[in-house]
Amino acid sequence: MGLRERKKHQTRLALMDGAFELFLAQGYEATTVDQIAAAVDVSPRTFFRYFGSKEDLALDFTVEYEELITGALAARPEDEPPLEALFHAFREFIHLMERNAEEDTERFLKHRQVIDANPALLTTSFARMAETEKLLTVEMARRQGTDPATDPRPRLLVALVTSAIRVGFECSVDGATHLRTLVANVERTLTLAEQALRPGWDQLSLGSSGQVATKASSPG
Amino acid sequence: MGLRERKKHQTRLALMDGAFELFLAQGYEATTVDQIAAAVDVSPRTFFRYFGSKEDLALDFTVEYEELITGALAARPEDEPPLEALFHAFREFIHLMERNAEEDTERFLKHRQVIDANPALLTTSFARMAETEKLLTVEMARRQGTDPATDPRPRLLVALVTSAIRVGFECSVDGATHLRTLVANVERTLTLAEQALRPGWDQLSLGSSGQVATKASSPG
DNA sequence: CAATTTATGTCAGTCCATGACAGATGACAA
DNA sequence: TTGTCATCTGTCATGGACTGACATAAATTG
Repeated sequence: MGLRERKKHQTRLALMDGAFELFLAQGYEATTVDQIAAAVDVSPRTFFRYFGSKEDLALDFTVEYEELITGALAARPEDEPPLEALFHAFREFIHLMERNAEEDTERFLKHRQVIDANPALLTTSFARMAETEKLLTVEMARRQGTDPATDPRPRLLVALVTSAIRVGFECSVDGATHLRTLVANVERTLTLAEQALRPGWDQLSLGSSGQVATKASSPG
Repeated sequence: MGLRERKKHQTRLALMDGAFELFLAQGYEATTVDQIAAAVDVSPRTFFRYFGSKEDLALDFTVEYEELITGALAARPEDEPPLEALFHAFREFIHLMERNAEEDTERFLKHRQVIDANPALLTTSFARMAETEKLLTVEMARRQGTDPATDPRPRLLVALVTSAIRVGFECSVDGATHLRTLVANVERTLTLAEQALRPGWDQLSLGSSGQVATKASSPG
């Protein structure tokens, strides 16, 4: 890796660290991009060359998460029942996240504190999950042997399990700043969701097809 | 109702109509607040006295939806099983929405077209649903006789059903601009979710309590 | 009509974000 | 080492979303 790339990487990290330092001290909203740039001795314009927006910086970790979760699902054995594969994948994701966080506890804690102080960020991060859910839906549809464009069931399955994760994270705001608590809460809601779902529903053995009306198929 | 209030109401409607007209013609992003204000012959400053933001205007209907859905749940009979009440409430909500839309088809269609052209708005509207979900959770917890602060099950139940609705709406973007199709799609996913959930899970008869670790209860 | 309340317009200013251009700096070959 | 090239960076200018402060105009009330 050349000097240039090293410097870039360095600047990127400095921006994140500087930003979270300020977020922590004065809050997310109250911190301006100019302040962050100044703290790292970089022009405000450069900030936007590294991050598309202030929010992008704050939620940077989500793109890493997307890779972790889609990768985890893709790695599940082919012969595993789809729903089981999905739950396993999410569990593995949590533990991958846990290991990452342990390697870098300091950043993890700062991150959590900022989100704790501004839960809207968490909400937004899950809204951004939409893209990830699409990827997961495609893979689930493949495993279920159905077409995600006309059959909403894989999409629904992904949405149901994802919302369980979401609840787990939300439960961990306001007080539960610690990694273990977070992981425990997410695992908890995941298990509850597993119990709440009817086993074998992912097998698509139900009589009715999942066809959904669209403009093309039902102009009514 | 005095003249003053009538004028205010009138201005509000004019702003919405003017805005959606422009959104439809040039897109949501491409339309500036100044343009909207100019179209209604009002100062841009006044726009922000009626709507907190451009997004607030575009998603104004969501607050009405919140009232519809929470009201529908509150109106369900006390002796109905909680989960059943929740599903019924959502079905009623859909049909209330349907009736409202039929009364004012023109606005409804414009609205749909704008959201169709800008799915980010739809995503945001669901992100805003978070507040509604909280209200629903409180009511569900009451019906289940449990404490929403420590027991994640009511929260999870609400999240699961809500995500089914979300999928229904999402299926209706890109093509399904018609009211009937939308309603049919949402009903469809709602029914699928009903089938996917294990009956009686809402009765809380499971052995394990739903206790979630918090900083207080598990300083881990 | 007079006094009070409230909505609106104007103005100035902050913040987020982006395009254009020029200068600095690392990469790389001769 | 040196010169070329690609790329990163700072500076400047701009636009759009939003807000606070203050004056004005309009409606309400008596």
